[in-house]
Amino acid sequence: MSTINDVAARAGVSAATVSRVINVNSNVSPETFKKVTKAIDELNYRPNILGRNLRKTKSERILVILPNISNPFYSEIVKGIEDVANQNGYYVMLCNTDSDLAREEKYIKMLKGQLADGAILMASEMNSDDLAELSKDIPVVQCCEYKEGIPMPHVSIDNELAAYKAVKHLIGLGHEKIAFIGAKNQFLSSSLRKKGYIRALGEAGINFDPDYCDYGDYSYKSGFRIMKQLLKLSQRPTAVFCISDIMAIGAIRSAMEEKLQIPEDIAVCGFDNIYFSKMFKPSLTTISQPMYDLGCVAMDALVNMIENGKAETMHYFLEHELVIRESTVK
Amino acid sequence: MSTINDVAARAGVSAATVSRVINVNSNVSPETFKKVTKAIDELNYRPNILGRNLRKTKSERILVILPNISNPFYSEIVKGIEDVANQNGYYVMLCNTDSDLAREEKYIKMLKGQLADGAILMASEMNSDDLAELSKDIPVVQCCEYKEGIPMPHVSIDNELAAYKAVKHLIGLGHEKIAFIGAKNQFLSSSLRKKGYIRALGEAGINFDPDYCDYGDYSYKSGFRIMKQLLKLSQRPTAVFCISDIMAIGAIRSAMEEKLQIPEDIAVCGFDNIYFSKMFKPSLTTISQPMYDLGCVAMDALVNMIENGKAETMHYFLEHELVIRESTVK
DNA sequence: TATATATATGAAAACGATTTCATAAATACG
DNA sequence: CGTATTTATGAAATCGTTTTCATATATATA
Repeated sequence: MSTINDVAARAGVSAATVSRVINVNSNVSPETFKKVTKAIDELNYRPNILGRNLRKTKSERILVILPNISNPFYSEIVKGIEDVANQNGYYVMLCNTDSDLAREEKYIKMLKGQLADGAILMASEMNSDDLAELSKDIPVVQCCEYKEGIPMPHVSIDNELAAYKAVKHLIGLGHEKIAFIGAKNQFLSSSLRKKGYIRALGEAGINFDPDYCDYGDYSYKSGFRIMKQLLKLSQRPTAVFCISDIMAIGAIRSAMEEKLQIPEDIAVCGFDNIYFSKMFKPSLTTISQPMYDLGCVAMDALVNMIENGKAETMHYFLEHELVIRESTVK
Repeated sequence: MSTINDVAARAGVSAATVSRVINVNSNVSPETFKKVTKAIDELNYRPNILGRNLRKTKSERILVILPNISNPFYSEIVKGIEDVANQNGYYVMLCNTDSDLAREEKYIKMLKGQLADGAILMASEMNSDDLAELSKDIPVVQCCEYKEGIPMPHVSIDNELAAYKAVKHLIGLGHEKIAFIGAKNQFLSSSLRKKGYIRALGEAGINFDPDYCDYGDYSYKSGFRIMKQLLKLSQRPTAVFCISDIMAIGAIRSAMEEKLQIPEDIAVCGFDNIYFSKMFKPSLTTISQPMYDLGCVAMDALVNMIENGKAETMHYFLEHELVIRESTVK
């Protein structure tokens, strides 16, 4: 591959002038411009990004850290990130952690050595102190999951309100025995969604029953398993609110296996509105998260931090929506 | 951020020695080693990747070009790519093209400027000539979709055989009126799968009926729409083979809307075995592609090309499997 | 003991661009 | 017409590493 100096030599100018032509900068005479572009074409020259990056001490990349790219929820967000990154001249690097802190930290370390100009964290395994520390060195935005009380912006929805709305919808349908399939982990969304569930129950004068509360790991299998247990209760619930679509689908298949009709015998509501939710039979009532937009806004915020050195605001809350489908209403 | 020179100064050694310590190279005395690591810790120094990359003229990255990361088929492959890339010290950059050639070519151009050390192409929109040209400059591997007759390795399954097996399965169940929902595009897999369909029919002495053949775009909607039309035929098919799971699911929902029972009234077979296929009700009979492994093998091949300058072989065919589920067998 | 080799280190070059600074030529201004 | 400004260009510095080459010291070998 030819370098800027090869081009300069062939065009009979200096490397500086070639650089000016490449970067459509300033004050290049038309003849020189022509000579240089001709040389560039003849040599099929492409500016070397490694050289450029070093000189500018800018990587022109951003890093996306997430648990699992094959989770449709995250991959849709990544699409939003990628589009906005592109519009702003950034490339996207991917770090799939499999929720392994060590793997995440390996990347974080490299980040400090300018692996990327900034990062978007989804469901990070790091603790608040480390995140706060990181935010001093590198522009970072939290997307969906986030830690509170640290100087790091986040983009998410109002999880408590969303869960509240979902459960209120079930109550509005006449349900009183409403179970909850959540998750026990460090993520704020898990506790907020439970909080919303409890608030809706409380408001309707329904007692919170711990027997109706169980915890999975967002997987199909865990939804399946927990539903089986709920169905064994002497007072079987008539509705279930799950904090993820995948668990909801697992729960539905579980109930179907027991020859129960959805929603007649038991109504199920999910959370996320992944692509598959509307295809599923019965199609899934769920909280729609604006995944693509979450990605876009997170990336927008990150560009802002990178280029202006500071965040415009710490809290971005995007709108969610209750999407009512066959799994709760015939 | 401190540089290698800061560390050198603090440790009272030269930058070269610090570099030796960082790279666990050779011949550093224990005392020096200690001094340097101490200075590194005190300054919280991380080697700058931009400097390192330039000096080595190696980006230590690979680029993955694909139509759509939120397609569960591709995202699972990316996971395989990422894991193997990591094991070999490469970072993964993502290019989501939305099947837009211009977007793809923008990245390809940068590739020539060392944006990455190599690339994996999935369902590229480029023509054979351009791909052949590209393969002269950059190590590139085609994954799943590929062009034949160019000096660029590919990793895929035997699409013709897979389709043949799927259709043979339907024939084995007694079906004779078997429709085909394919795709009309430049991709080899589309024509190969159709070829397999025709071969299975021919072998069973079933006439190929063009009325039973229609083409979608891999989407849920297209599967849905085409099934509607197939059901309007005076001689309605009793089985349908779809070249993607998503279209198969669309087709099933379409038939369900017409009050047909799956598989009693009409059996449906998909292709890919995406994550959702087993969750769907009825669970989907399909050809299982080893998506994760396809990614792993593609990345393995790419590492080989990058580091040894040549491909070991041009053709990698991985095993597929017919997975029989509820959508064809009660 | 004299020489050959191994070990440990530093100075300087190199990777390939961009950018600063200097300067010459061209143009504008009074 | 003389000076000030703008335009166009090149030389050299710079970004932060790694690596080559040179060299001094320590160790091994004969």
